[in-house]
Amino acid sequence: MKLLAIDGNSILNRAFYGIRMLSNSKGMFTNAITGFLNIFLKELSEVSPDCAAVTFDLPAPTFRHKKSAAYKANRKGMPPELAMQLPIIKQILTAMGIKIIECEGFEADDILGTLSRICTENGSECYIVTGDRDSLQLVSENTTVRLATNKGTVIYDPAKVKEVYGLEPLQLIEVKALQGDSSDNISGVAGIGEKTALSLIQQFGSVDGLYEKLEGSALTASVKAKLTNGKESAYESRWLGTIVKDAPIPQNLDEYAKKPQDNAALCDIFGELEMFKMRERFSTGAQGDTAAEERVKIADAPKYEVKPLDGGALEKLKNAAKPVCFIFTDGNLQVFSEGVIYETSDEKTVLAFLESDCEKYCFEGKAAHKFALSHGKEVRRLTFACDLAGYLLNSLSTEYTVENMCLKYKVMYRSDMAGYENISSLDGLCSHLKAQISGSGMDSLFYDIELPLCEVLASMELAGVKVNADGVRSFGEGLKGDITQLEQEIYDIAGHEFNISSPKQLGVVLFEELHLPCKKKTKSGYSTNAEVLEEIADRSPIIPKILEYRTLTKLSSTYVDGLLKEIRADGRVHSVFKQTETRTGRISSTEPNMQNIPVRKEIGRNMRKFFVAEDGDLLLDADYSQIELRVLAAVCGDENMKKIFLSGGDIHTSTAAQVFDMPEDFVTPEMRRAAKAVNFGIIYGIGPFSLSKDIGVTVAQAKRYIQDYLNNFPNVSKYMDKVVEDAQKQGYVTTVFGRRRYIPELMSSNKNVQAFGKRAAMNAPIQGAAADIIKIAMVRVYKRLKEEKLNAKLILQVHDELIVESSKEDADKAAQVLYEEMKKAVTLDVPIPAEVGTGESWYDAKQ
DNA sequence: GAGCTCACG
DNA sequence: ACGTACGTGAGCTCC
Repeated sequence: MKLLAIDGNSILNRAFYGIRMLSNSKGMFTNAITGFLNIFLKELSEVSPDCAAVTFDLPAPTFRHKKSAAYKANRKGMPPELAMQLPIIKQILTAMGIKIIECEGFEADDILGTLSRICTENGSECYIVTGDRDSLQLVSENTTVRLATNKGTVIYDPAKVKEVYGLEPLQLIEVKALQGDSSDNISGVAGIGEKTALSLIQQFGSVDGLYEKLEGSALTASVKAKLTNGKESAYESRWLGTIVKDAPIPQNLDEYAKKPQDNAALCDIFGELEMFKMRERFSTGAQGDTAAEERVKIADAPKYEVKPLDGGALEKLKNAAKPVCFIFTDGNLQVFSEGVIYETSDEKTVLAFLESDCEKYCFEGKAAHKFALSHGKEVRRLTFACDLAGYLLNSLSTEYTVENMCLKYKVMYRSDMAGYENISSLDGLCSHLKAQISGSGMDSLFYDIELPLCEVLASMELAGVKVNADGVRSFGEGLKGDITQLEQEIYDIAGHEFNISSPKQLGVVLFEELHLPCKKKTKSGYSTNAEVLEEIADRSPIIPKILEYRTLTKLSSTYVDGLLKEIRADGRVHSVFKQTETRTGRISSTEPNMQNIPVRKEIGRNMRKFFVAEDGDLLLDADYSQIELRVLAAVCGDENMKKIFLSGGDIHTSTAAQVFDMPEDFVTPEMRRAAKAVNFGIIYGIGPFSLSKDIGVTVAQAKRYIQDYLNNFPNVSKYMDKVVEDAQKQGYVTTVFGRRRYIPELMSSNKNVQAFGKRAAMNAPIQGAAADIIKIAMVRVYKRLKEEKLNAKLILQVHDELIVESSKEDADKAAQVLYEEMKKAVTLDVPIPAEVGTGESWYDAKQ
């Protein structure tokens, strides 16, 4: 038999401090649960035990067992974020059928020790999983400790203990007797630390042996004195440090056999926690039946009929009393209406349905729009999309699938309908989400912005952007030549070849071999990022070469090679625009990401020469200037700040003039730079340290700048305070258009996490409102280009910038549409002008 | 798959 | 004493 014995508290602690804060939408923290289960599941699969037990310390110790009291006395209480996860992990383990052992008066080590003794006695193997090295004394022929460390699991059998400590496992008790352990209130011998204790035991074998031979030994007088003084304590510590093996727990291994798993309960728990990935891992296990299947009360659910979608059915749908639900994926259409599921993948029928008169709800709309648009048609009367609703209700989730949302919103999920689970669950989900959207005051955001935007994004994806592939390739050739040469030069200076792209190897070369000063460290070694390297750029000619190497390889691999892979047969890239991805309401772009094409440095900016208009056409590029600052001025209503935007002129110069209290003519470039940095910083929830780093002044000076800034724009200061306060009260912040972002970090007791929550709270209403505004502009531009029958199409959005591809004839009109619709997308207290440029490439169009 | 680095707004 | 600005996506190394 094999027993897996887990030190629950130890692993939970490691998981909690090792994984960044995670939480569900209700503020329930889940990081320790996630980390614990990751470790537990991994150990289960690697060890394949016959039985398993997880030990937990009881919160209120008694004095029945002396050691326990001493041990507890020095432990700090758990932070509430961790404490709230403890009962949940116990529920999960219980549902998994895993034995939990909690034994009053005995700590985890003692229970683990007892389990290992039980295994020894009946010839079984014992595998102990813990993060605590104390358990290593339990290692024996039949007991293995699987120590959880920062670098993964390290397996300790007797040979490994010997290798690491040069001792038998039991001798570790002797070491501890001398060394002590402050966390367990074991005093050891005063003045003897880890190194000395270890070498003494390696030399003398045991505490007894040591004291026997102490007189005649060659130890220094000082060590001898310490040992003599601490003799009593050493023996007491040895007793305290010896793990006991007689805790009153079930002595028969059969008691720890794994019981059947309660899939229904697990499914509910993970649903409540919004841990969908984890739920997946459990439901697709070897159990055969999925958890979801058990969960549904099939008896209460109506049976649905499945029919092909044909002409007759289409007629029926047109006259349906209620909106019909549909899901369209991979060319396959499923429609649900009045107890019947209709299905087809016939293109003509799909099109006929999409452009039919009946009111429709969908799971997600972009695929349907793309299908219709690609056939020159439009989807008619699509009035609800469930993924967009789920996103607006909580943008922190990762996947807005029908199944996830049904669980989250407690809507029945029809898992009995093999192949039709989603469509048969959709209609309940839609009505629930619809009500939630209205109840949350997000009707306008949903119906006027997100829903229509879906078609715009579909159209943009379909259109794509033309790429001059030959141009990109030859640009890449040039880069590769330069890279090879740089490589050689770097190797020459280093004296040998190495992988320059490996931060680890680079760190060794720079900071150990070349002895350059190391300014910063990361978790796993030396930090070698550009900021750090620039500080030491004049110390060695290798540094500028490495920086250039980084720039060029980035261009070559991400932008040249990466882009070439994405060019389709039509000579264009068709990026995917994701509408439910970001926490703030922005859209994101992938395959390729068209929102981070280089522009700041000239060498990279050249890439934009290869994004071109179709032959004979033009690209129009329109961007808002300082939209986020303008939004800030408008929403906080600061008169001083509004004045700056109303008077036109250079915003950063004006800000500098205000803050430094002088006419604009006297503002130096240095002052403008500082003002600009503060302007940006304010939007991100600034701190003096980062500002000082950004503009190269002392922290005190940076603090001064921020203070002066806030004094000059008092409403900014008030607004930021109020936003954070609201977030703390309500749990979320909103944009002026009602878009929400929940900030569970504010409930953390960890100061860093809380500080992050505050910054996120201050930033979200600004970044989010800017996202709302350009989305409105996109919908209007799309609509007008279509209505005015211009030969022009929106093809890209880069957060505050829109790109249109237009025929030369219509370019002026299209530019006018862009300019107008962006400017009047919303009416704020400050203008939001847009600047439009034109050219045959993106490089030329962006002014 | 995580961590580091770096491209953008 | 510590960590240190918001929001993204992609490629590379190394476990």
